[in-house]
Amino acid sequence: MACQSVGEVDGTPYGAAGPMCSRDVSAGFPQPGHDHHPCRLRFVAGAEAVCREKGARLTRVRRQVLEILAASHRPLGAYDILEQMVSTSPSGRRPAPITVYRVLDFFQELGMVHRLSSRNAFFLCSQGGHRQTMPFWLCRECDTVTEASLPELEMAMPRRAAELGFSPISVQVEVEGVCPHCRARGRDPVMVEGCR
Amino acid sequence: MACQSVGEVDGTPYGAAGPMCSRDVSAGFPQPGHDHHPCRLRFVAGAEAVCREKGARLTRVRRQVLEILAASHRPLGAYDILEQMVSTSPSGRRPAPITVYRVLDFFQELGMVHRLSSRNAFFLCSQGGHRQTMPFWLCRECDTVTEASLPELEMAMPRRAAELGFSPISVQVEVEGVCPHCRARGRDPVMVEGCR
DNA sequence: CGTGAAAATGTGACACTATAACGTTTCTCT
DNA sequence: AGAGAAACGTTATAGTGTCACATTTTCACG
Repeated sequence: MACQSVGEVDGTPYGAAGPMCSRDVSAGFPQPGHDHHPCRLRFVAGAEAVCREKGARLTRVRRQVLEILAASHRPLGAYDILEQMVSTSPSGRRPAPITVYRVLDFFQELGMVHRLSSRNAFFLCSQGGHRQTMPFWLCRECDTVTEASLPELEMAMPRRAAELGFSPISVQVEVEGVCPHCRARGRDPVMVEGCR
Repeated sequence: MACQSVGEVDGTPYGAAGPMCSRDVSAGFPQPGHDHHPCRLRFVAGAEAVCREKGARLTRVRRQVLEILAASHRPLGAYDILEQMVSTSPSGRRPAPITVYRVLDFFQELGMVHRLSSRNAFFLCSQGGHRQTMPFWLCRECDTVTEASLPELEMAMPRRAAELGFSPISVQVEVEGVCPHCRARGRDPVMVEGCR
């Protein structure tokens, strides 16, 4: 499965799943004002592909959560998602928190959703579902989160683990800082419409 | 300040702060049945040194939390600490949660306590107070947590960040797996007395 | 079809984690 | 000693996550 870095701007992680955001992307960080529609389509199409491939059921609730996550480049808390389920749903019904967590667990097990543990927040994998070591780059200003590989880490980790006699099962790397767009804006902490 | 890897068994992170656990340590992972007393002394002495050096006040409550953390190689939740404060304290008084969190914040700002965000748990820095990138290695079986550097990561991170146009402010690396001692025990999930 | 097992979701309660706001005590410095 | 700052106490509450069990939906198989 294609799991290359988002940093590879012209890569096609999901195959030809739809128009890419190439023009709007700077090394994986979405432009604040970019047209999010293509990203969204790509996210959803990719998720559908993963489900199909793995024989997992993309139910109504799951699709709803998927759409909500796909509509954002920011990690969302479980209760944020819940609120959006209320306002999005035609019936306006409020699911119980456990429902959201169950859906998130489901997607996490498929590698389609990642949890940002420093923030108790979740975001959609932009690469089509993977579980390997892939650092998360989180902008402190606009809260955008991006995945971008760190090849040296992948090389060094097994060696260092062997040195320590440690058997790694999972690795989580969270880098917090300021993304290129916010840097360009002089690190102004003011939120920009659409930079979400 | 000395901030070398725990993996350097013969290093003296806290200067000559007390007897080391060298004989009991395997590449930084404390032996399940090891005599914890020296570790404890070293932890506390080191923390005292940091406070002295930075002019921070080591009050009664803070010392109490420090002692509790120093008595363990496992990360503790804030409420675990709270419970131990109740049972440890002569008066048996129960502080409010906020008290524990305040103390933890205090120590974290000095780099003396780290937070394991994947577990909402805290542990004492074994190196004398630092704030830089230092992976946490967490054993899934015995819950022991250890810090051990990953030099390649420190080298590669700035370069990769520059590539991405990202300005990193903090990096958190959490490696979960099985420590050498638990591996030797055949990954037996049974807790061993003293391996805490 | 239909039916039975498994998967998914609903429901209500509750445990765990963390912080806000404000009052009181303790410490430090002059 | 007294003023100001830091630390801590007190009460309340916000935010995050799970348990246990009931009900509904889905799917494979006869």
